[in-house]
Amino acid sequence: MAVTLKDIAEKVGVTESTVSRVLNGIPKASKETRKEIFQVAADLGYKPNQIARSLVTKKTHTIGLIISDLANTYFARVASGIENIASKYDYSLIISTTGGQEKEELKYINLLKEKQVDGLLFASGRMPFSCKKLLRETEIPTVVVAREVDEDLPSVHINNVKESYRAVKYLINNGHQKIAMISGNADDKESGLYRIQGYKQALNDNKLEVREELIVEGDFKLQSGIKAVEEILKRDSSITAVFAASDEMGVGAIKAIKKAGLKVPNDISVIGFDNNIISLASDPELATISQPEEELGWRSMEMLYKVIKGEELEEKKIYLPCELKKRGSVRKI
Amino acid sequence: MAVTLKDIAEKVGVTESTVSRVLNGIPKASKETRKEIFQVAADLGYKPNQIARSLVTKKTHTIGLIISDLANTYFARVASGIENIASKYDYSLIISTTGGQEKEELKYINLLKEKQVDGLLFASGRMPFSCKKLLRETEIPTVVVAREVDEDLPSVHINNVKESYRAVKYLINNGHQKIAMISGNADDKESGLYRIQGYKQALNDNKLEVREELIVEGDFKLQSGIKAVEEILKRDSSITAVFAASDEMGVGAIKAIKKAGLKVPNDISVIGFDNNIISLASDPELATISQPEEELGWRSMEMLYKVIKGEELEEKKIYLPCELKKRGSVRKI
DNA sequence: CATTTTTAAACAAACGCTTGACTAATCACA
DNA sequence: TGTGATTAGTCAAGCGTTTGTTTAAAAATG
Repeated sequence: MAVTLKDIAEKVGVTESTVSRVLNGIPKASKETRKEIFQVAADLGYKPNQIARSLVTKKTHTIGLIISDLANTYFARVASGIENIASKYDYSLIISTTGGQEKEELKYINLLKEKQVDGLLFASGRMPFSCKKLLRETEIPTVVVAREVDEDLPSVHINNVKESYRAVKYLINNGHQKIAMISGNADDKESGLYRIQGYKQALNDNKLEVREELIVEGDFKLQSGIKAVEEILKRDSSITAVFAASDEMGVGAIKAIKKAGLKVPNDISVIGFDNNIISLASDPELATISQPEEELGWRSMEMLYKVIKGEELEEKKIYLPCELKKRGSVRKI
Repeated sequence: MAVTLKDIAEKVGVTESTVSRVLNGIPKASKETRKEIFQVAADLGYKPNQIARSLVTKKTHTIGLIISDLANTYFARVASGIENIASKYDYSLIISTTGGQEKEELKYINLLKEKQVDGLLFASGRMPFSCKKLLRETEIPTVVVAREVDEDLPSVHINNVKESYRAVKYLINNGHQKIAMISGNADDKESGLYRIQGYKQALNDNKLEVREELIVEGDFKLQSGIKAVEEILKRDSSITAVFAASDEMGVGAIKAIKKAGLKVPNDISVIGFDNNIISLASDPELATISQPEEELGWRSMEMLYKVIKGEELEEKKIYLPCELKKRGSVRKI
């Protein structure tokens, strides 16, 4: 049996409340009893039962993270950033993965509520109406990570339209005019739709024609990048640049271009998105937009902490800047 | 205020115990009251307080994962595998990262004990004596992941000596005799020392000389692979193959070899370890030993589940097989 | 119809801790 | 020396559940 306050109390000859207060550093005891209590607690190897404590304090010092997929480096790094700050503030992290499925998201919001988490970080899926509604009902302090959300929920993310625009602008500045895009699924607003929007805007603003047939959809994975480029080259082999909505697809693009007997960047330039380590492994190294995943994580946790503590947020929606990484896969023409 | 059993009980006009039993599916109530209880519970949006429940049942349906680093793809994938199975069994996962630091490990074992987790998965560091001792004292069901451990703790891992041997043997079978190694730090027994051992054994068994100056230590990261190869080539530029203890270092090796004006695999063959996605991004693609990270994760969770349920384990130490991935970075000479 | 069995529910204690209210003894000070 | 503060505690309730025991009523049995 685990040792409890009662055990200590009996051994020292005081009541549980006294022991509790002493152990919590409330100065309502004589030097001697304090000393003895600490002594006995140590001897017995007392470890407070946080469950019991939580029941009365109504704080669990635990926050829930609802996230798409841990095996995905992007999310893993976000999670890592979150965990670091959570631990700094003495919060534990319960991680639940959803695969971006609405059903799972709802399930975990409920579960985490039942587990009485002090706060929730939401980094999954498209946040459908059902989730927002449930979140509102459950009244758990929540911060949304890496997702824009119309609600008044606080959030921290990057501006995908703008950053995507920047990547394409960089290609244009290097003299490229026929630029294809490997997109993600547009159902995913953030990394799908918004990046397409940025691409289109950049072309428009520079009087370049947007040709829908040069936008091929992938699934963010390497293989789909290969497939996409094969398709693009079939449609128009005179393109001089490709913008991929993820580094994996960008690397796939490079591989496919080479396989087609063309050279990167001599014949076709490629730029990716994320700054995944994979971008440095390819040959040539893939130019890309570097996302601050870990910062995304820790900023959201810092934010959540403030919300939990009832502090006022100076900004409710934080946009973190990305960085353009110029690398060998892009050349001036 | 959250709605409790009491609220439902009052509204229906029965006692809390009746409501509790009904909601838990214990058939001790009339059809009508049951129906009414369910109805009222739904109307009020009742969600059981798992903290209160845990206090009495002494089960939290939560398991703790102590892991080195979530930002590291290897561990992230292990964690992902764990989470999938945990969720299948309705267990939540509290994840704590340690950076492999003994102090952090001890801190989290204690913390998780206080949080009354039902079980512990340990995938961090070298598991020093202090940890083993604490684990024994706390008496939480524990499974060790990806670490060999002398104790009688159950564990699931790969056989690093054997798999490393296999990689080197593959090079030897391809006619290579002068094989350098980029190792990890030997303090890390599993992926450091053991892989060096496998390398040496393979050489010995094939009557090849082990030359210590051809073993250069890296830190598993890409950059260190580059550095290591530069050093190796300085020491002996007539080597024909390199075995890297990680894919990142392997890719770094390929980059450095190319930079030195040599060709992979024409001049030097390279093989890595892990089958990280990065191995497919490099040119040529990196041959490697594929580790079953996700399986490592889910097997350990399956194992822990059995321990928690008090079932007998048919094997206490599980070794998972790896797979040799033959790719363009190795050629026959 | 009396007695036993079954059913439907109430009662009460317990899980381990925190915390507000109360008490008795000691101390300080005018 | 009497009054008020302070100190060092105790007492008891409560957090939201579960669960063993008891009770009252209904149903079944002989």
